[in-house]
Amino acid sequence: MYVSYLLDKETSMYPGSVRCNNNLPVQNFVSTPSYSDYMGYHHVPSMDNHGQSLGAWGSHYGTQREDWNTYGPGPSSIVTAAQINGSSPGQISYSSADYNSLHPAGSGVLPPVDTINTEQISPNSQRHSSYEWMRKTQSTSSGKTRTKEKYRVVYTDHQRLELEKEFHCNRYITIRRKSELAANLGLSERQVKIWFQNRRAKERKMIKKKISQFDGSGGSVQSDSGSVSPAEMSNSLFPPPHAINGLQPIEIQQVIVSE
DNA sequence: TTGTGTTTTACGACCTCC
DNA sequence: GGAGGTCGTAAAACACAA
Repeated sequence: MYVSYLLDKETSMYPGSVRCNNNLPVQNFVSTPSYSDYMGYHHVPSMDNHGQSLGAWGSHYGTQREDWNTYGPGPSSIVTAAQINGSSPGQISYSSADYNSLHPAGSGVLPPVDTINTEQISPNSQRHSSYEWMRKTQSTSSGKTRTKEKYRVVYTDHQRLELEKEFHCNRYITIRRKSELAANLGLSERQVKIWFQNRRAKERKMIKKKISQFDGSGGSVQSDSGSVSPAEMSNSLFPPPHAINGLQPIEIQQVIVSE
């Protein structure tokens, strides 16, 4: 698990389902040529904003939230081509433990953004192969989803971090946010959608696991956030989709909070 | 180095809602 | 009918023990 350090401490990091009131700081992320390379995979030309700074990313969600610091360097990081190529010095490798030590829950302590570029938030070796897949996928620009050579791509740490942050805010992404996120991360909207689907599935799986542990042990599963049972956690995290029909995620979260 | 288990992308099938 | 949800699954990418 790579980005899931965000979720390893999930219950403490994600207390309940309180929606962030725009926790997405102004995005100055500048996409790299590498992104456009692998955009050949599922590329949506109209969303190709590479080289552009979408300064108002997420602005419609309101003001920034300070505690984003807890979740990492944030989107203010600018990824340069050199960084993508792994040539920047002083790489910091983030394992779950590393991350936790850097970001004790609630500490709000954040390493200077300058010291951690978005590509560096990454546990080791995968980063190397990330660059490999970026190269490889250059040749698979047919738009086919399952090529013989490359069945799937590996998202960069920055992409995953941003997706995780958004997921933290909303388990369900709005069309608008999906579009923004896709443009900012150099992904297609379909990829963002599927990522969220998979992410929810992952969360359900984790919750199931906790519940089974809960049942098996006969005791309470001590979540990081306290004494919330897995069932409660599950309910709060995943309201039945059709029971909340018509509500945008922000509304869903408000409903949950108000309960 | 290799075998094995886990995680991550991506898809298809099927469902519900508008 | 289209969009987006879950569920199940394939296969690449990865971690790690032997």
